[in-house]
Amino acid sequence: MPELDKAYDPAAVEPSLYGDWEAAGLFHAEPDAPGVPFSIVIPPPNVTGSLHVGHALDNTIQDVLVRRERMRGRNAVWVPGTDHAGIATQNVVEKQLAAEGTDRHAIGREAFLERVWRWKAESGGTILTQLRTLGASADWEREAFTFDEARSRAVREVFVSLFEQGLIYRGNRLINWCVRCLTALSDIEVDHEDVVGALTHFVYPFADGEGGIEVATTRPETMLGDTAIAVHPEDERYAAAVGRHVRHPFQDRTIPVVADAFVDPSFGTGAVKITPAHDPNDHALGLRHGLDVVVMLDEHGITMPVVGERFAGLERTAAREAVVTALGELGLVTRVDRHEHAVGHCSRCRTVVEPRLSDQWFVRVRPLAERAAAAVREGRTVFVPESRTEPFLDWLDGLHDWCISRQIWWGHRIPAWYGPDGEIEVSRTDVVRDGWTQDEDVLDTWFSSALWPFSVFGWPDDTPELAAWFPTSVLVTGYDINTFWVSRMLMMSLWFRDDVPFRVVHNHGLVRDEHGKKMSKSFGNVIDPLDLIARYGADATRFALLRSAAPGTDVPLAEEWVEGAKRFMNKLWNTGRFALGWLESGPVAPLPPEGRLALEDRWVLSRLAAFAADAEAGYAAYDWPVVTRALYRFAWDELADWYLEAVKRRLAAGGESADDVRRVLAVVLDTFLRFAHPVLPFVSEALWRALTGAGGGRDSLMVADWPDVAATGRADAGAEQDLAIVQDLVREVHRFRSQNRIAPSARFEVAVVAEGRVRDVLIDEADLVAALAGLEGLALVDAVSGGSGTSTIAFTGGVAEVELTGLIDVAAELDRLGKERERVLADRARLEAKLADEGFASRAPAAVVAKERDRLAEVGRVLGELEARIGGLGGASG
RNA sequence: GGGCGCGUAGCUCAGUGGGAGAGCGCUGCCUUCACACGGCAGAGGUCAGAGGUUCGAUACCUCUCGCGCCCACCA
Repeated sequence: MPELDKAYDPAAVEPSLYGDWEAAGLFHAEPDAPGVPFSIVIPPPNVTGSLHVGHALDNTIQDVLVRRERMRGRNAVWVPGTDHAGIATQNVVEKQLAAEGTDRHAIGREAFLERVWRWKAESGGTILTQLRTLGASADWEREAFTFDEARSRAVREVFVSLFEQGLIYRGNRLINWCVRCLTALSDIEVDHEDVVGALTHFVYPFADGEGGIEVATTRPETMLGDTAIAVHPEDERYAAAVGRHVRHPFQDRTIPVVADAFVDPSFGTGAVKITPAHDPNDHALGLRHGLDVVVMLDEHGITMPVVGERFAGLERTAAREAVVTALGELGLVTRVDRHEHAVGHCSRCRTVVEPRLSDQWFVRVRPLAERAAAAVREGRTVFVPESRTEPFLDWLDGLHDWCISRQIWWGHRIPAWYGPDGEIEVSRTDVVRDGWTQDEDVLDTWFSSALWPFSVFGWPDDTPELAAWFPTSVLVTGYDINTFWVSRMLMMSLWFRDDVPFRVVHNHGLVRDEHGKKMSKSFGNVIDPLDLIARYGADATRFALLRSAAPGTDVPLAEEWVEGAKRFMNKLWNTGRFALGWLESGPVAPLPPEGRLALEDRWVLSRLAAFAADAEAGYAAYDWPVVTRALYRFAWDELADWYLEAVKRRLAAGGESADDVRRVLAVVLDTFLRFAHPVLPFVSEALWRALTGAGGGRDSLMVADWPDVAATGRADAGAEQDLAIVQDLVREVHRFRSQNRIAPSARFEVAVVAEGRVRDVLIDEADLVAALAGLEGLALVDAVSGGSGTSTIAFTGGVAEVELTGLIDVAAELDRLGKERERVLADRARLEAKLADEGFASRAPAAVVAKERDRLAEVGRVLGELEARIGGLGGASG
């Protein structure tokens, strides 16, 4: 029999089990292995990253899913990998260069890339090592990287193919530009944040004659690039102005007043200054009206010479101040209002994004998005929880073209070459011709991530992996990247594989602190999962995360909760220790015949059946709180608190009854551990090996069979009802003890008055009740004596009388009985009122009415006993 | 400006058209031969508020208040 430590020590158990599984090759899958294929691809974390609680949750869920399916006999694979994370990674290395007093332009593109690759080889991907400590059963032999050779091939194939189909194009458009990262950003890489700014009103004087037009703007500096004033066509205030010109106060030019329905007459002054080069709306309006485009900010957001000597060379905010001051000096500023509005920020570096006109590459997403939306509407991919579906479809419907070029170096370089005479060639292979140069830009990181569900399986080659494991079974991810990533995978998979990338998208929430606050370094509420694993173990960390991960909600987490989960691990451990103190370690024998079993045996098997159904339902619904609650309740409340306590005396007595207990206990534990394994791989494996004598390696719980839920345990309503009688009496005796300050070690006799089933059960189970309640003995009698040295305990279905030779505090007992009487009286009043209600009696279902009548009768009987008791002790009964 | 979710014990959350629950925290007792990372018991709630449906609402409907999130090119 293996000796188990007194307390569960995760550090002593977890790493060695993980090593054993991995050495036995249990994580690895082959596409031609038996079993229905099941596959998950990891949302590839950034190579720059370290494991945070969000990853821990996301990967715990994936591990739970893949472990369960593996046990269910499916050919399950979980493909791990990392993302090259273009801008994020480039920023890391650029910071290093800055610290060395140099920059990427100084060392050049080639040397810079070498440097990033070197960094990646040395310190990238530590997150995958960290995932192992969490217990992740990923197929490490299949590790992929979004920028490795195989994935690069897929990227180029897709790019060229989309280009050939006219779905990728190059255009001069107004895009989101980060003046710090010096690159274009897609719409969703821009975060809108409310900021308090100013709405500045100023006047453009008419070029001919008196007066002018007052405009309102949040960005006065852009007036240096204004090429029109726009008003609503039906705005009478300005009807006469349309067609006239205003004079630019700082530049030697005039500006037309145009009419456009885009203008909202009710906002500001109803007249809008138009800067086609620096505002998306203005740009669109400019195209409609054929306006001049004056680019006045450079890539750094600095004003260019075109604005005139006075304002050139200023950073955006400085230019704003200078312009407002200058307008003020001319007496043109009429008002400055406080104004709260949303401003776009770079999601990578928080810099305010600048709309910028430039040559970029775009994906024409409409045709792809339509297929994605159709697939979701047809249910070919479903969201769990379902509530994420609608917002996702809405978002797809409003999708603009996707800007995919980035002006950085770390990433898939765009496979376009420019000839000396302005020719463009997009090619699957490098174009090497005199005078030709490749596009300097690289692709948005999400372009390669979009191909991940099939690129990891070797696409564009026809591989056995693709045939077996694509489409993947489930994608597990936070809802926050449905737009970035889920949508793009759907589009690309449907376009290039004519199938969805995954059958299910399981969206979990974001991990927050115990009060629902976002974790942030500045707030000091960040929880480090590696720290949790080190101190409480991987199983406890997994359990705590899953316990909070209700479908559709964010996931609150506090360290104390992980500590609580650790205590549960310890409880399980000690349940195992207890069992192993009595069991032979070896193969689990079948259950004894039902007719021979004791009440508590039948009861625990019935509870086991209910537990299995609950756990299975939770697993099937991706409802992790349901799963964890089922595990916790069964193991602690039912198995440990009641069954183990109930069978101790039988085990000690030995014989056939003890043998029955051993067999029931072995089956219960074996079954429970199987259900627990996906969530708690380490504790369950350690205990299971100890219990069954399994040798590890290929003989591990990790690859044991998932139980047949329908055949698990034995549902037995009678046993449940009968044991409830025992439990009720035991609890009441405990309560009586506690309230009367009677030591748990004090033994006394109890005489019980009861009828019918309650009486029969208590006769049969007198020893069990006595053992659990710490009684000297229990006898069934016809009536209580009501003697002065006695007290009574009311329980559901009867009354117990206790002979207490002076151990009881009469005042305390009267107090207890008085409180109980009040409770019962209130109950009776409520029931009487209800039954007296004609509406209830006539309209409620007969069964409900009968139930309430029975309850009233029972309450009346209990009240009678109580009052007799109170009178017997000399207390007032009324 | 749209859309969604939530408001149940001090905290985090389950829950159901018919007797208010769990974990943690708190209080008391217990070093009982698996576990003090434990056992037993207890205190604590107008189920946000107001209407409505119903014999009966914490639950279903409407509104109000409060909180959170997502989306959005109104200067």
